[in-house]
Amino acid sequence: MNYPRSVATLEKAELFGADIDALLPFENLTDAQINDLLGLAKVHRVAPNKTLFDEGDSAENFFLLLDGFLRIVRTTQDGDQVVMLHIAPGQMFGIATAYDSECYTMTARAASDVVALSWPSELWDRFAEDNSAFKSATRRAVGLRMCEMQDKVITMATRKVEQRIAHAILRLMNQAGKDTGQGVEIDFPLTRQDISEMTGTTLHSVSRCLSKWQKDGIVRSERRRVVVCQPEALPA
Amino acid sequence: MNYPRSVATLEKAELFGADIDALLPFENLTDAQINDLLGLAKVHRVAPNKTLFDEGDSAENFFLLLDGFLRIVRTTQDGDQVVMLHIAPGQMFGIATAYDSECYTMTARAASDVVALSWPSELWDRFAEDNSAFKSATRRAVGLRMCEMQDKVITMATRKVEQRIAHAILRLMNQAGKDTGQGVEIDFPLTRQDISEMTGTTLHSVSRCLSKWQKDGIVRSERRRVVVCQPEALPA
DNA sequence: GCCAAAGTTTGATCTAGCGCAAACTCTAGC
DNA sequence: GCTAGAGTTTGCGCTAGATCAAACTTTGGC
Repeated sequence: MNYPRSVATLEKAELFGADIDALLPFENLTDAQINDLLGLAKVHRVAPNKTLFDEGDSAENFFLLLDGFLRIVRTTQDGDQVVMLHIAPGQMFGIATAYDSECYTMTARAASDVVALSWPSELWDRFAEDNSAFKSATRRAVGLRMCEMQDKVITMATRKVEQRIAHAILRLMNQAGKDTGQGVEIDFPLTRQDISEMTGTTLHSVSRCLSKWQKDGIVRSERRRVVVCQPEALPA
Repeated sequence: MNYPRSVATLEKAELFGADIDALLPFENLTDAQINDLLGLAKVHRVAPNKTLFDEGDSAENFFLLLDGFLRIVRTTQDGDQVVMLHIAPGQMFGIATAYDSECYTMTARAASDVVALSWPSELWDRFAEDNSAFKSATRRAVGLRMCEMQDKVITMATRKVEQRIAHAILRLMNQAGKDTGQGVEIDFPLTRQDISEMTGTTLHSVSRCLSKWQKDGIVRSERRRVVVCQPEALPA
């Protein structure tokens, strides 16, 4: 796994150079300010399928994803996993503070090798006061999250399985798509089971859909890999 | 329809006496402060099935529901209505500002006769700065809203129709239940169609469920009315 | 008091997609 | 190189629940 060098070594000035200034929460800050923030941050590296925090854990930190992808998941009483959303690099997560909540309401599990920063929740309000870009960025993050949820509810309420699967794949393609010459690949390992947990169906139905679409040349998929060739042909 | 007298006439001091001090956003304020806030507010009265705002409207105000119940609704491209949540007295709504959004993302439609207050969105940040109770109350409102959405997604993803309907009715019972000697009545008109739009099913399935439950003495329901007699017996 | 509109009930199909089962394929670890 | 485990594919039967259709009931307006 190749991290951007600057992140892997956490050289702060470089880290800034790499990506951070593009990240909404840290717009409009001077290099010195950025370095201050980074000085307060803790770096996390997480291997695939390991969790950063579990639902119910006391929300001691909030996070910014630098590299890799996360699945945000909830588990029902009887053990069903439901994938609520995915987090892409540059997005904040674990932002229970924004909800005035003591605990995380969902589990954050690495979908690939992950690098993230975290800050103690106490700093949330300070960041917001010192930097209005942070404030509006976090608001927007909350709003985006909410929209994503709404969208999920609508899709689940009104679409049938095939469309829900198409929908989920399109969303992943947009969030985590990497262009290969012959289509857009979803840039982390993704099983049929994973997709079924995103769409409230069974891995069998997902498999059948993907097979059909493959036959029609709409996607190509192998073990833990999905490439979308003709997004517009998906029945979304 | 009987409004609390104080609200109907908007006598501010009384309005305070009635309910307002119990409402999270206005905790810990002096009477004078409350009167200031009320002076800035606009009063809305809305008849059943009329909308306060539509999805896509520019979010010029945020609202506090004083009396009655609201349905928050989204409509899909092909005209399906999906009821996302209900608002009970004392709750804020139309809080696009909390999401840094220019527009309302959903439609607010009165489920019964409604009385609400509104303030211009520009005042949001001022309220938050002046009154930390307002700040945390709005955060909690956002969090609650988010949890409700999550819950809805999970229910839709993992439960079958009968359970989803039971779930929806229990939630309404808790939010809008009025105890009659012989069960808890949902305190606004509610059709089978409404329930089906909350649960992503058809009015037919809802009707069949209610009929069955009625036969078992779990609910009593008539035209636009639902009374829950044995909540614990619902298959939730 | 009558009629139209709105809401509800119930029956009779029909099918999407779940559950189950079995075979198959890839991958990693030893 | 072999094996175990993880992931995938496919077939078959079954049922929850959608869809279609029709009758029925309540309500409000004139």
